[in-house]
Amino acid sequence: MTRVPRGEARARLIAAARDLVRRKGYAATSVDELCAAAGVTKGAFFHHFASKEALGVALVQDWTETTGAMFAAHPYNQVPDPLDRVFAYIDLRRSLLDTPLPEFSCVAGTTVQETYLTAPAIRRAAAESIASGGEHVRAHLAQALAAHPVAGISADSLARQFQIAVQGGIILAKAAGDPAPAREALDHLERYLRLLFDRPGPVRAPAR
Amino acid sequence: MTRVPRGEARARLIAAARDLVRRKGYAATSVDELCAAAGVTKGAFFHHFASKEALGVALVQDWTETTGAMFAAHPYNQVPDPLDRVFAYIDLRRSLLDTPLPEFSCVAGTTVQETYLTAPAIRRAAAESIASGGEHVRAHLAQALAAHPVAGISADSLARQFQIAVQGGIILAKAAGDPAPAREALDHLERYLRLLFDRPGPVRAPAR
DNA sequence: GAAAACATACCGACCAGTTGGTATTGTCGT
DNA sequence: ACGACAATACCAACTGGTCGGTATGTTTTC
Repeated sequence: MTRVPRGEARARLIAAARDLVRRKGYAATSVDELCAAAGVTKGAFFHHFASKEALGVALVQDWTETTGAMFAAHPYNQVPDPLDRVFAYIDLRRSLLDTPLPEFSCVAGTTVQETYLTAPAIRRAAAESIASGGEHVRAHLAQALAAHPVAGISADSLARQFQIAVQGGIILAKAAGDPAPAREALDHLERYLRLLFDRPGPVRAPAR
Repeated sequence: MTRVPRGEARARLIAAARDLVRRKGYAATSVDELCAAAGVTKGAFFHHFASKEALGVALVQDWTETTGAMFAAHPYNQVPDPLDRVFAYIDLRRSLLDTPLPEFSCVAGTTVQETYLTAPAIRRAAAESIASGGEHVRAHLAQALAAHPVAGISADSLARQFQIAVQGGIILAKAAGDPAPAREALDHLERYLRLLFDRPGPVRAPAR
């Protein structure tokens, strides 16, 4: 058994948790299992985290930061027109679906389903994660709406619809064992936006 | 301790499971807990179900039947125009959101997130449940599309988008601790359909 | 040498599942 | 109509193992 270099235990535990929680869920992932996957002992676990729930919170917060940094640094942000930027973001989300299913599974979405009543701290972290994820596209949407207002539509509300499509898509993809429904959800979302903003685009048939 | 009448143990266990799984998830709900909630002993549990996983499958199948019968029997099916029927269905789904959060939580959506890799039998049952839920509205959508075809849109694909909106809405509602995002998702879905079918309706602002 | 970062050994509670048994119900020959 | 018998429905106690968590080391870093 190779030893984990000193100072890496915490990061490795969170990485192991990200992987295991996406596959089996939060409750079904045990602390022992986490330690084994991270190559770390239980003493290290409870040195860094006061409880399993504390790890859950840290995991979701790390998820928020990691995905946030990833979206913020992505070249799609350079697209000049705000609405085109939104479409580029949808393309980016589509491309994420090319990875295996457990890898595009959302940590926040998965954990909040199990813990929204039993672990309020995790619920709060997940709520912030989902809100933060919507914030990226919300900024582009706000600019697009400023240039082309749509009656009764706010950037906030539309940004939430992005999260709805992504989260709902993941659930249907898991049920089907196939990313196709998730991709389809993004296709419909794009079509909805093109109708709202009166901006016809390249033909992309949502139906398979 | 009042005894459960003979012959009711199975039904009571499924009812207890529906309640507990919606609140805490599948993995976090123990067999002991289930038996206590149903007022039944462990012997009864394993008399009716070969394993905890077998109960999970039965729970999801029961969910499919119960919700299916509920939607099939509902008066919204009497609305003459197929597209109006679709909008009436959306209204029905909106009204379901008036119950407390754990009660409008979807059993199939919750369990599939936790078990799609660890319990294939439950995953299959959940996939069927979601497909069956879409089937109701798919029939109306097919008729609406027959009368008013939309290029690149199939009834199947659109029916799946209903499930996406519902499932995604539940996740955001759980994160927020508030049904508002789920309602909003249905508002956007309705607006999308009205744009697709060129059928403007009563103004309903999705933004809060 | 003190504090942080681990490791080891262990605890009581709880886990899914099994056991051997009993009460109730249906069935069938007479 | 009735007793023999079997199947079903259920129960209470228990099993080996796992759970989250703790107490107490040992090693490394500053």
